[in-house]
Amino acid sequence: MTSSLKVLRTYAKLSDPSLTALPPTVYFSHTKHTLTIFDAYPKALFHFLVLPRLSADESDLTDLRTLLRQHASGPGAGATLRVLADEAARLRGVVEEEMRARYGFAWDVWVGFHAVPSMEHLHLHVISSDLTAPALKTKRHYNSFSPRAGFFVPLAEVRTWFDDAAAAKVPRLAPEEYEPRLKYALECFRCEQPAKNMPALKKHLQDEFDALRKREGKSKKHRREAEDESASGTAKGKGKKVARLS
DNA sequence: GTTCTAGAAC
DNA sequence: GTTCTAGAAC
Repeated sequence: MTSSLKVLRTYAKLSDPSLTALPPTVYFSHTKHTLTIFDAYPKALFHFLVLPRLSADESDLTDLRTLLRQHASGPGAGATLRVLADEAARLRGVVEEEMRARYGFAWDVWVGFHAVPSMEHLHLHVISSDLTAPALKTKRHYNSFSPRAGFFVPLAEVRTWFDDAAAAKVPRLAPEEYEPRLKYALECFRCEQPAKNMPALKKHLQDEFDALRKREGKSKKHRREAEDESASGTAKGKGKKVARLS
């Protein structure tokens, strides 16, 4: 049996990653160099993983540290990071479109890596900033995505490490430095309010998102109606389903 | 990564 | 008595 911790690598090695090879609960899309899947345990309303595909002649790509090592010895890693960034940017646009179609407004979408991932094979998280999904259950889950904890490394930051003459800035990504961040005290990433436990934090996050939705949904709806008055006849896109309902 | 569950916290 | 966390097992 394939270990669940290594399943991403088996996906990355598929010569034809599509609905013929992967179930619809896993597969979202692919390009020549990337594969995008639904996170099996989404921690937000929208949560995808973008993987670099591995061709037979390519070397291993376990995680971000592997990529940084490759970067130190040649140009290949920069190309990998670029195709991931391109695909993530495209996916973010698709997600935002779906947010508007379903919720009437678009909220932040975070794109980045876990400093110390649990699953083997490099994977870029593309996750909406609500953090309100049922699979977000533990302090570790929360801190691994909270922008305040510093365990989640934004793609934009990684790309600065790949700039010329940035070698001195590249971190070691040592587990002993990052894993303690997963144990940080619970506090809301928006307002810093402390939470006494996970159920309390989850309730707060849901309240925060509901309030945002009420504010943004209303103002965007009014703006859209105003636009419709001046430019009528715009087709209403139905929007491809991009996240499973649970 | 998740599941299970013992014992801490309430 | 019930809720919640966190470490072992997978």
